[in-house]
Amino acid sequence: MERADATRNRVLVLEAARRLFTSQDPRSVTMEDIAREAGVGRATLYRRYPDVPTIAAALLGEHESALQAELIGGPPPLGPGAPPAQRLAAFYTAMIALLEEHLPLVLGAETGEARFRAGAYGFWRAHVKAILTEAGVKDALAATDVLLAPLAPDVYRYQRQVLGYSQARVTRAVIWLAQACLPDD
Amino acid sequence: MERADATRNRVLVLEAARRLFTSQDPRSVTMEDIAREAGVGRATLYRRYPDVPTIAAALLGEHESALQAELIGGPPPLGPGAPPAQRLAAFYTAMIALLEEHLPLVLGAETGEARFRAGAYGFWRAHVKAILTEAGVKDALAATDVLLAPLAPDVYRYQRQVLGYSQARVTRAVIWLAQACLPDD
DNA sequence: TTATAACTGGACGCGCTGTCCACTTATTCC
DNA sequence: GGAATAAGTGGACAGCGCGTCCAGTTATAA
Repeated sequence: MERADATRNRVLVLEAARRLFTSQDPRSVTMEDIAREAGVGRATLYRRYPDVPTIAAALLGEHESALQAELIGGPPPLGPGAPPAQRLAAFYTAMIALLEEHLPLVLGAETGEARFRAGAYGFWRAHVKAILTEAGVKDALAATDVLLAPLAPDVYRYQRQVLGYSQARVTRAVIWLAQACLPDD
Repeated sequence: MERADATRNRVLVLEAARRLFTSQDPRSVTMEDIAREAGVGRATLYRRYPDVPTIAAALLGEHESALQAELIGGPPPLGPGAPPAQRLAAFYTAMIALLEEHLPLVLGAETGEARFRAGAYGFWRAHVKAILTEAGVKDALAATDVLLAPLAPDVYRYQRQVLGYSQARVTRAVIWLAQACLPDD
C-alpha cells in the first residue's frame, strides 16, 4: 500500500505536470521543470516515472480509458452494433475530439515514435482491425495502421495550428475517408 | 564563390553524415558525432548547417528532387496524363520506395514535427491536392494531409521494423487506400 | 606580396539527464 | 507507546550535447 506522503507527492507531481503541459509547449517540458513546479526533488520523480512522456500518459490515461470503454460496451455507433463504416466514422470523430480537448497532453505523451510504444495505440489498432475485418477488407492488418496514421498527434497539431483548419473540418475529412474506404454503408 | 577548403570540408561532412546515418540509429546522430567523423571542428558544421535534420535533408534532397521531376514532367502514371486514382497509386508506390531506400536519411531529416517544416512536404501536398481536386473530391485541401499521413517516416518504420510488414505489403495497403478514395478509376 | 575576408577548431558556459547516497518520515510489530 | 524497518525524499554529482565565441589560419584579390 502507498504511504501518505507518497500519495501527496504523486498528486502534487501530476497537478504540476498538467499545469506545465497546458501552459507551454508540451514537448519542451523537462523532468526538472516538473520537479521544480511540484516543489519536489528530482529523484522523487524518477522513483515513479522514468521520463516525461510517461507522466503525460498517466494524465491522459483516464480519458483514453473512458473512450475505450465506450468503444467496447457503449451504445452504437461508437459501441458495437452499427455497420462498419459508421463505427469507423464514430471512432474517428471521438478520437479527433480527444485530440482537440487534450492536445497538450497527447503531444507530451505520444509524439513521434512514442505513439506506437504507448499502450493505447495497441487498443486503437485492435479496434480498427476488427471493424475492417467485419467489413471484409482484404489485408485488414496492414490497412489498420494506414487508417490510424491521420490520427497522429503531430498531424492534427499541424492541421489545427499551422494550417488553421477547424476541428469540424478535420473531422469531416477523416469521416470522408471512413466512408470512402468501407463499402455498402 | 566557395573557397576550395570549404568545398573539401563540405564533402567530408556530407560523406561522414551519410556513413553515420546508415550505420546507427539516425535519430541518435549528433552534431558532435558528425564533426568527429568528418575530422572537422564543430563550428565548421554550424557555419553551414544549423542542426542534424538539415544535414540529413541536404543528403535526401537530390533523391526527392528526382521524384519531384518525374511527378511534374515524367511519363504517366507518375507524371501527368493518367486518371487520378492511378496517379495517386503511382505516387504512393514511389514514395514508399523512397522511404524504403533511404529510411535512415528520412528518419534523420523528417521525423516528428520536422516533417512538416521540410520543404519537400509542401511539394507532396501540392501534388496530392491537385490530384484530389481533379478527381472532384469535396474538401481536397483537408483530405490531402489525411492521405499524406500514412507516408510519415515514423509510420513506415513502425510497419517495417516493428510489425515486420514487407515493403510490398505496405505498398498494397496504400494503393488500396488510393483506389478506395478516388471514384471511377 | 600584402591586405582582406572567409574559414576553422577548440574552448566555454549552459541546461538537462539519470544515478547515488545520506537523511527523514510513515508504518509495523512488540 | 516506542523501537525497528522499510519506503520515500532531496540535493549533489558526473556526463553529454548544444550553440556561441574568439583567436589563429588559409585562400583569394589587389
